[in-house]
Amino acid sequence: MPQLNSGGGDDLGANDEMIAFKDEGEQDEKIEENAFTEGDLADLKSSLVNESEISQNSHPPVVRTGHQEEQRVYEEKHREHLEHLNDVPKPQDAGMYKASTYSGYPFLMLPEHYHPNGQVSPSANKVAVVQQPHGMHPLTSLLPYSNEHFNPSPSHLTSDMSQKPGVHRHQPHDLSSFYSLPSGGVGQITPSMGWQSQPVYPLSSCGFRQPYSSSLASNSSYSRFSHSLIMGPSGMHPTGIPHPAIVPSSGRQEHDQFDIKPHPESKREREPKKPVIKKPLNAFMLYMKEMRAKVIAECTLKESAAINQILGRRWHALTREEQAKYYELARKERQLHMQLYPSWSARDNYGKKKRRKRDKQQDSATDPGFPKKCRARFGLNQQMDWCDPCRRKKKCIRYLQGGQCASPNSSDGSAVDSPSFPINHFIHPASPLNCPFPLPSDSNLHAQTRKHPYPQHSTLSPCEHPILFTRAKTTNTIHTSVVHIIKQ
DNA sequence: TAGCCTTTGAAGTAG
DNA sequence: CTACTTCAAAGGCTA
Repeated sequence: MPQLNSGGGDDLGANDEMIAFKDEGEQDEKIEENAFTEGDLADLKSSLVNESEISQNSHPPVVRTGHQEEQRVYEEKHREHLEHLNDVPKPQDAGMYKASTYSGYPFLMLPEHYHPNGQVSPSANKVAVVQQPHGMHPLTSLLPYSNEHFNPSPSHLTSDMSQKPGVHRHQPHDLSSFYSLPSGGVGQITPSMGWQSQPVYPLSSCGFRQPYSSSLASNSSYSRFSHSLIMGPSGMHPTGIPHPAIVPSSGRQEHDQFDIKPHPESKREREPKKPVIKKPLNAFMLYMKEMRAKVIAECTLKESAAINQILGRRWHALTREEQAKYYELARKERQLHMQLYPSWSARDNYGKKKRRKRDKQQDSATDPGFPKKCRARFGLNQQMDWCDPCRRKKKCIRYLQGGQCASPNSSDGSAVDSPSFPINHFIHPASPLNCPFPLPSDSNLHAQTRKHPYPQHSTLSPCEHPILFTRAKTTNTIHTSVVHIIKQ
């Protein structure tokens, strides 16, 4: 959780953080981190790791093929070109912003493993070692879409550039200007969901709050979204590179969306399937994209459910500034997505995923501490109004409880049209973060006092804090996650 | 082989 | 307006 232990470095009131993301019974996030790293991780790994997976840690050296070398040269050419066009800032010192060639992403949507012959390296989009072109933005490891959609061909780069209409709309004339991004801070970072390259992470612990490795800076920088107007049917970029937000109308995705059985080739040709436009990734998804490979490498885990739990804990362990990078990226992603697909709605994808008969809601009803209802009940998703001082969501429970907005821009009252922080990123002057006891899911956010619901803890002071907690259902021994909402 | 698991956040639906 | 659901990624697992 951000600023649980600010160390004085966070002027946003680290110690005043409203939310403490804790495991049950744990009193200190830092302690938890260490404990998790050394203890839980071992358990987790022992329970999940297949010995055969150990080989994953010893990535073979990357050997460039001739095609790869061509690709590298090609990308460098593009990069130089784009830097010239967009006046891309130079790489910064380290961390998230170390890379630079970030703008003009429609042309940067080139797979790291791109083969001029139209094939994609089997290692693409995997955790495998990838020799990264230098100077790339680290967040390109946030690969929202599989490069399996790629079928790039150099010929496409010049042949299809102008003919195909956009998926939805308008056709800008000046791509470079269209993609120019506001300068300064995170804003310099183009939403950079790259493609397949993943950083090579050292095999270490699974502890939290590890500083962004410099290795993160070695990713290529490609965006999820290419320019709207240069998108051809089925999300195909004029360069021949499919738009990352669009799932090609073939394979599993197609069947998921349309629930159809394979058609004869002739019919399929006559009636090309409508491409699926995926939702833009939120901040946490972007974070997962980037950090998944690291967790996998460190923990030798492959099971996404377990990895996501770890990532969720690390996410809460990030500082506000670290999270802000992802929120800003997500915001830009959404903005770009809206520009690319103005008529698209998340509703379009509703019902695409079929669920089993098992009624999850029934499960939640039988589990007093079930998370799902809690998440919604406490209004994490309720964005009804804007916070007066910071122009962020007024519905934020911390705001309602008298907390101070932790927005980086809130101090001067400057308006922010689009919040970089979600509504739950508010702080409170008082931060009793120690209560480890979750209330049942039916606890009322607005309750001023809650008696502790667990008799076995009766010897301890009852928690009087409205609480929001999520509980890991996984059979793996990852701690129950608890988010406290500190009342005023 | 399609869906589950698991996470957070955004956006949708229902009442 | 509130409460809740769905989807986004990922890959092993399971019915």
